This record gives sequence, structure tokens and C-alpha cells, in this order.
Amino acid sequence: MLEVSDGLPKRLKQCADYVAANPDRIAVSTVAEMAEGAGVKPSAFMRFCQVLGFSGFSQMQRLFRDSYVQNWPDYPTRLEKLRESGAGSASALLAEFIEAGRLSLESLAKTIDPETLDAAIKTLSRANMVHIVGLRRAFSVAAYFAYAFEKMNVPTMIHDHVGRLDNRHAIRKGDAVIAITFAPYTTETVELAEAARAVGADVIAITDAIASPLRPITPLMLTVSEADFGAFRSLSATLSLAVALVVAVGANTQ
Amino acid sequence: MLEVSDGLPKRLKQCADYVAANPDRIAVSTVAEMAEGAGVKPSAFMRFCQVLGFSGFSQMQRLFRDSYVQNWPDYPTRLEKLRESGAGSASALLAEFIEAGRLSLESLAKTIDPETLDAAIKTLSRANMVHIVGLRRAFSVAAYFAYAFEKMNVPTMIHDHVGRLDNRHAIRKGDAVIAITFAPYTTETVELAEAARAVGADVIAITDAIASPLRPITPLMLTVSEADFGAFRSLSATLSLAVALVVAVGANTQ
DNA sequence: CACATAATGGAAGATATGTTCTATTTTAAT
DNA sequence: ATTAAAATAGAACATATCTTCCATTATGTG
Repeated sequence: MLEVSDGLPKRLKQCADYVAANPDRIAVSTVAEMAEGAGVKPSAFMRFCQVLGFSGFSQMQRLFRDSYVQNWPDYPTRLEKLRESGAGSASALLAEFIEAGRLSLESLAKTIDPETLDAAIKTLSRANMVHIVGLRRAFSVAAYFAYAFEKMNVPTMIHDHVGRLDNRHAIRKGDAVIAITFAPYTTETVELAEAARAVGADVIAITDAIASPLRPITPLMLTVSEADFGAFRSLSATLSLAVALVVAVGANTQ
Repeated sequence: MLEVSDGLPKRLKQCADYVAANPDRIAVSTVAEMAEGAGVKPSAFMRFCQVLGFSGFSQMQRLFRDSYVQNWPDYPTRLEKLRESGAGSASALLAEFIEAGRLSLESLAKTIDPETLDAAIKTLSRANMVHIVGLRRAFSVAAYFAYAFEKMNVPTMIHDHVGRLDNRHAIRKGDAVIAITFAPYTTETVELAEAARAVGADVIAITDAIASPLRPITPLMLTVSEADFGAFRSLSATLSLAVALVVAVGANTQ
């Protein structure tokens, strides 16, 4: 970040401080919002942009937006980039993923909505049966749910599509479905959630806020954003959310 | 890859695909930009937003922007708030598990032995085939390995004992087996590891203690101690170890 | 204290962006 | 092949947002 804050007029310094503290906001905010955040008038923020050498807010914002969009390349490319970056020893790699996990947990703590969480737990607690669906990357999570709910004596059924068997008709009114999917989303998971909704079952979505096709299906959305290292993501935060859900439901139903 | 788009008109499907592939662009782009990216006219993208249940692009974008900047209150503050929100409440519970996850990650960073980790990665990298076995609680981890190795084009077979099928004879000399088990240890996992050893395959153990029954079987022991809260454990650290292993092996073999 | 200079806030104007409407094309069904 | 319905593209319209300008207020200096 630019260190020009010294010797700046008061209002401009406020802008500089706010920007330094919330760099990620520039990309998604208007001047008015940024100005309010910094506690100054929009015109002051405007001058700030110009002092920094931009023609205006828009130009500055463009810069931040460009650097923000991350595209997820395919796996060979990800590996290629990782090696180029001189990823070094295995221990260093592990350290990065541990750090990513830590960040994910922090983010989970920050973003989870307690009311939605409570509502999800209530819904699961009064369900006749809990169905779990999560495929591909989300299958680990689904498997954990299935294991843990069973241990808690909560009636549970996992829809794992083994043998391409589709057991969607096992979902009845009065049941609850936990649907887990992350981008790029899995069709089968979304379809099952839709089918569940159609028969009057409740759906709890565990997904990554962004662009989730589960959004139209249910208001009970628990969003988890896993941090990544070199375009690879773990499931640390998601698993923590899962265990919390299971234990809360288990405690309610015993 | 995703097709939420089944049954959508062609242009709208293009929008859906583009959004799924570049979810983070929505927050920082205009309709015109999104439309161009998807290869459609702005008005088509507009209709896409409305089909999704939004009043228009602006409303949809607001959702994405919000979910992106929700990160402001800092982690300790939020965690504290979660805890305060009432002992026994779901949020408080989640806070405890997040904390447990964080502790587990720290512990993993401290206790993992770099040499063993390196050796494990070397072994896996030169294996003809990687077999994964992990049942009950460890099954989530096994499932994650199976998914991630496949993505890395590493030949992988998961021994999930579906239908009580035992495929231990698929394990040959020159293969490597990742055996995952935690107390109380699963007999089948240990047996499979022994059988693998007997035919001359290498075994990598992911387990929770020096006293694990996998110890006599292999020198390649990666021990992870997950912190617990009220006798409930998550798998945050184990999953981070898993992703690190997979990525390291993937980088070695391509 | 008076003056010059710089900084500020508010409002007006310009521009970019979102949204809606309709004629035209495409698709599907009979 | 004909018709009706749906989907699409382009243009017109509405709105949000950025930007500039200028009167007012604050600051520093002789």
C-alpha cells in the first residue's frame, strides 16, 4: 500500500487510513460508501484519489477490481504455478495449508449468521429423518455428517449415488435435507435439493455464498468460504461447521 | 462441471455457465462486462438475473458484494460475540469448535516431522497406484484423498468396503496405501494395512497417537492430534494435512 | 490581527450503468 | 407447412454514480 499518509490534510489522511484498513472494499464500493466509511464527504474522497495520481475514483477502482478477480485454472495449471512459485519443501507447503485453514476458520467465525444457524438446527432437530447429499469434493463432508449423526442416534440417510442409485423418493414431507455443494456446483446435489423442496421437505444448504444455485431453493443457507493456497482448498472450516451442527442437533434430540 | 442450467434457454445457460465459472467477477463487474464474458447481450444477462429471482442485476450484485466484504469485524471480536450470544447456543458451540480447529492446526504445525512427511510424499509419488483406506470417522478423509488424487491424475483406488466387498488383492507390490484411523481404531483398516505390507506395498499411516496399532506396520506415521470440545472432534487439521500431501504428490508426478 | 493560502462541503452537471420495452427471430407443436 | 409461443437483440429510457465547480470555512504567516 502506498505510504503517502504523512503530511496529508486531515480529511485526506482519514481516507488513506480507511483505505489502508479496508483495501478490499474499494473494489466493491461506491465513492459515497467509501467516503462514509472514512467519515468524509464524497468530494473529499474524490480529491484523495486524485492526490494519489488517479484521474478519479473510477480509475483507482478499476485497478483494484482487476487485481481482485481470481480465476481458478485447471489442476495441471495450478500445479504448474505452484512449482514456479518455488513452493519449496513439503513442510513449507503444509505450513501454507495450515495457514489457509486458520484463515478459513477465522472467516467462518466472522461470517456465519447466528440466526440462520439456529434456524437450521431447529429444523434438523424436529425432522423425522435427516438426508445428506454432497458429491465430489463435498462428499467428505457428507460422509462426516452421516457418520456423526448416526453416532448421535439421529435418523440419517446419505445419498451417495453409489451404483448411480437415486433414492430421492426416500425424502418425505417432515424430513430435512442437508445439501452441500461448492463451485463448480454439482447438478445431482442441486436436483436432489429441488426434489426435496418439491415434496415439502426442509433444505439446509452448505455452500460458498457466491453464485450458489441452492440459494433459490432454501432460505437456510450456511455459507463457508475456504481460503486457498495456490488455488488449492481444504475443508477445514466446513468440517468445523459440520461438527458444530451435529453436536447441537444431537444435544437437542436426546 | 456444473449444469444448473438444465432446461434453461441457450443464452441463459451461457450466463449460468459463465457465472459458475467466474463467480467472483459478479461483485466487480457491470452487466455489460458480464454479458460480454458470457457471450450474450446485456439484456439477456438481465433476464438471467430475473430468472434467478432477483429484481435485476443490481440486487444480485449487492448480494455478492455483501458476501465479499462481510469480513470486517475482526476474528477475536466475532468469536467473542459468538461465545457471548448465550452459553449452550449454537453460535457459542460453533465458536468452540472453530477454536478447537485452530488449536489442532497449530498443533499440527508444531508436531509434524518434516522428514517423515518428505518420505511419505516420495513414497506416494513413485507408487504405481495409491490405495486409500479409512472407515467410520476417517472415511471423510479417505473420501477427500480419493477425490483430490483423482483430480491430480494420480492413479487412486479407495477401499470403502461398500457392499462389504474387500478388494485387498488389488494391492500389489510397488503400490502405496494410505491408511487412516483414529481411536477407537477400526479393525478392517488395520487389517488392510497389514495385508498391504505383506505383499510388499508401502504403507503411510495417518493416525492420532504414537500408540496407534498402525505403528508396528509402517515407519511412515503422520500423527495428527485433533483438539476436542466436549469429547467431540472435528477433522480440520487432518484435512489440511491431506490437501498438503495431495498437492505435493501431484506436483511431483506431473 | 489581517491577509493569503489551503482545505472543505454542498450542489449542479456529466457520464456511465442498469432497466424496460418492442420488433424480430427462433423454436416447438400440430 | 402453419401457427402460436418463447426467446432474443437492439434501442430508448431511467437511475445511480462519478466528477467538477465554487462559496465557505479553516489554517498558517507576517
